[in-house]
Amino acid sequence: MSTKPTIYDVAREAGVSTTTVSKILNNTGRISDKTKQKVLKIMDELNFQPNVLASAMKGKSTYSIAFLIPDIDNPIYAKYMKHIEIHGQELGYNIVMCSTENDAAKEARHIASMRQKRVDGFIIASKFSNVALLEELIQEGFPVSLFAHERPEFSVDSVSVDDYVGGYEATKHLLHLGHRKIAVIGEESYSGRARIRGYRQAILDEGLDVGEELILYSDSTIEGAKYHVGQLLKSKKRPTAIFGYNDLSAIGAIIAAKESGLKVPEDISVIGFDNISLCEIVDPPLTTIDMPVAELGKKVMELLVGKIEGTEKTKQRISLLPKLIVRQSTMPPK
Amino acid sequence: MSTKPTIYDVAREAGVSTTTVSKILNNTGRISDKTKQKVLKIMDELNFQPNVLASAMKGKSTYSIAFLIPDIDNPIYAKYMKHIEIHGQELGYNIVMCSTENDAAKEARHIASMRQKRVDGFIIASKFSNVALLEELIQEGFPVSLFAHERPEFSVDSVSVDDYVGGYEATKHLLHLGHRKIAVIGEESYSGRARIRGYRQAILDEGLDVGEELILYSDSTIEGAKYHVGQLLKSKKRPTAIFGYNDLSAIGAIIAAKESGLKVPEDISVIGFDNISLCEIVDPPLTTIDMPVAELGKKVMELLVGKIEGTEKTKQRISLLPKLIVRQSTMPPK
DNA sequence: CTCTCATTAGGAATCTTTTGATAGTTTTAA
DNA sequence: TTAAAACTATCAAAAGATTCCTAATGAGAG
Repeated sequence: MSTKPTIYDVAREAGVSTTTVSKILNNTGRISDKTKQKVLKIMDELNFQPNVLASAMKGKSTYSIAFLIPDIDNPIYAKYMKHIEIHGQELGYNIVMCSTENDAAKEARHIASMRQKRVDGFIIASKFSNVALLEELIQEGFPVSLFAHERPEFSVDSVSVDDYVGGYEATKHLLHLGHRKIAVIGEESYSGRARIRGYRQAILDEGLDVGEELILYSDSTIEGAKYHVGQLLKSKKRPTAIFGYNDLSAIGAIIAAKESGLKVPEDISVIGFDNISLCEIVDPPLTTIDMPVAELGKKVMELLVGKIEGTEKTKQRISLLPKLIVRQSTMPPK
Repeated sequence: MSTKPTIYDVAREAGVSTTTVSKILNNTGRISDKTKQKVLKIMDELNFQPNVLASAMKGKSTYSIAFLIPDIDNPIYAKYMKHIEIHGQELGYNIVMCSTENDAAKEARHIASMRQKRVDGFIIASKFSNVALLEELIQEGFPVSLFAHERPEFSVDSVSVDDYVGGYEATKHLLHLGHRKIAVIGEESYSGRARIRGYRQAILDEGLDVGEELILYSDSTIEGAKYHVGQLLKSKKRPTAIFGYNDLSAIGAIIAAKESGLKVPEDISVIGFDNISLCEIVDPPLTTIDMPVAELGKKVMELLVGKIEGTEKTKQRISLLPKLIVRQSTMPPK
């Protein structure tokens, strides 16, 4: 027969009831070893696969998790996606990709449609504008975990890199090389602000003053950074080093420097954040702060699946420490 | 009440049967306008959302499509993903990401698990090693479309760029600049071979001979191309131009050339294929063949959804023509 | 030899929606 | 005025699993 076998077929072939088959499937109740082996054998013979839809309707898992991401075009988001998917797979969960394009309406549509499809939980990467929606989700006890950002004002799980420490380490690296005028490109987001706080603190800890005019705000694109750094380099207050709050902005800074006739790192040092694979390709290879995406992905899946399966009860804010990767875009100032 | 309202709640509130509500939901059967308005109003009041699982159990759509992709780390695959997702969203379908890592066992696991979850169809990008599985899927009438590759031996939908023409155009560009010794880096895959066929034909059409020693095979990575091109450049038969079958291998070629002390494009021209965003960032910016990913994504979703919804009956092989994008990595030979 | 208790298996309801068959009502035609 | 046709709306079964509750079986106790 061409149609998929059901629990009924298994029951009939094995000469037992569907109840028994179901119990064996779920490892619940008391079933004698003899019956169990018999049924298991039939299942194998028929190549029986339980219908996830039917079992989900009775309140069981769909083994699907929604992953909301602002824009997969940014290589760091693709990297998130990759590791989330790999670890989801390991734990038996599929990942439904939801690209929000930084659009609150799309966020809402995705959340609604994913709830309709009864996903088991949500992972929300990097940003989320629709706070009320997030609150509602948490309120209703939905398994949710933020990824690569935090919301200190909510009691919500999150897994991210310690952005403050990352910003601190990046700046310290430049300071230790001897730089004194260090510009930073930041973004108006939780992690952007945290990285800048780290930057400030590193400078203060060195007994220096923070030059507010050296703090630039941009979006997370190469173009944005290129523009803002280009403007800065035209002015008198030229820094000897630039800290891009992500690799893309650091690369934008390199391009802007080159266009201004400056050599990197001889005339100006540049450091990034994320450690995307691009870092090794650009000229010069970019010194950066490594975001341990594989570990973050593992942690977030473990945490969320723990919540889904009920083995993990307490809310957690997990923060992994980033690591400095020195390449050739930084050197002592001349 | 905290639980989601069901069709029963709507029926009770509206004083009709669930059958009526269902028919209104699906726009089937004959329902008087009065009842319809009344029920619609109640649905709105209760904020009723039908349970997709239950409706899927009765044989309706799950509005989910599985997208199988070898490795999202390659920027071109992330780009595929992005556009597939966007167009899926427009048509009301969610995309489940399945990363196969070029592993036949993972392919099989994904297919099995996605079938269990009753996805409406499959989009398989770039490669698929498990031919028997693909055949089975097609055999059973499952909506399947290949993306960015073809399987001429099967009757299966596919949407891809015309790789042959792309290879031809890339090579023609180099020939018209005056290059006579053009190396190519290919891959053992349908599109890899097609691009090389285009390369051969362009050379033959120019009345020249193809130098078999200039045809290199590599995987689709920067490192692979770097290694093979490095070897080639050490030998006597140094080409004046290289055609990388994708941008990553072209970039590998640029790196290898630089390491061999050659300047790009002065000493050696390089052209790629795909037009990933990296092309604008590398030094020099890479001349390449643009793969119209947005259009491809649109086409494949339209085609597959047509199959799912039954409005599209005939199998199709859609091929879009690629376009040459000239940047600074190519120039006439010295 | 009978009663109780543990153990194993099954009956039937349930989850939410869809659908083929059917009943009741109204309209049209004769 | 009545039979046939056309609408509307409902009943009940079905999709494939899960689960509460009950029944049957056998072992051990008195």
